[in-house]
Amino acid sequence: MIDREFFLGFVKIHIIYHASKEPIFGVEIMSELARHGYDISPGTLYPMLHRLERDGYLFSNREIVGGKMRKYYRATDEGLSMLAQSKKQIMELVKEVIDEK
Amino acid sequence: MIDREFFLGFVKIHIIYHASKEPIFGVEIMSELARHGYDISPGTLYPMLHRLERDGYLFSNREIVGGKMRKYYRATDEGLSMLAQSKKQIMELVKEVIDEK
DNA sequence: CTACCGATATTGCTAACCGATATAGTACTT
DNA sequence: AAGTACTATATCGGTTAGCAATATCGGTAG
Repeated sequence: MIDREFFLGFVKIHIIYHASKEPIFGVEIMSELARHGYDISPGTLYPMLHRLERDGYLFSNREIVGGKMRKYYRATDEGLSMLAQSKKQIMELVKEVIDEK
Repeated sequence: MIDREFFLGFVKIHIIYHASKEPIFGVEIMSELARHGYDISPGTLYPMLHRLERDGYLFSNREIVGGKMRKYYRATDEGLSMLAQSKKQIMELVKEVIDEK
């Protein structure tokens, strides 16, 4: 349906954005992404979260909620500056592709 | 400088957009992309163009210009509908990440 | 103590990425 | 007509990402 190779970058930006607003965890972000039309499988999402953490954009802590373990992720400073740069690039894309000067 | 894994999708959208406006060729699109802050090497760009053609988003023809061979790419109908979908997804991203409701 | 459930993690294969390097095609020079 | 220069495209090869399917974990309730 949606060709993922175009949009996986969007997904990463969504993730960091949400993680900048509040702690997020895997299953939650999967359904959040689904609301935006992105069907991401666990085999894609979890390794992606691990990489984003490994590369310094996110950090995590484990918590027990309703008797179930969750791994909450939040954006680091590097994640926030990544997000700021993303906004610039998105606006570039909008100016070019959508505004139709 | 720019973390490519976030932006390679943007690059592909730029490419299809330009190829929908006029015929484009590799070296030209490389400098166009550089103007948007994307430094893409030939080893990334050419295989990418080949895939976009293989997958039906672009088609090409060879021409001799100023004594040099160029391979001009243009967007197919499928490329155009990809572009339309990209615009929707971009606007989603803008609403979410930038508009700060 | 075990069955269950929400949630995260891993496996194994395929495909993409990308710097470096090679190749192709034309024109100009001599 | 062979050599050189220039522009442009193409490939190589090692590394990493993507992904569906499967496995595992941690806690609670019965």
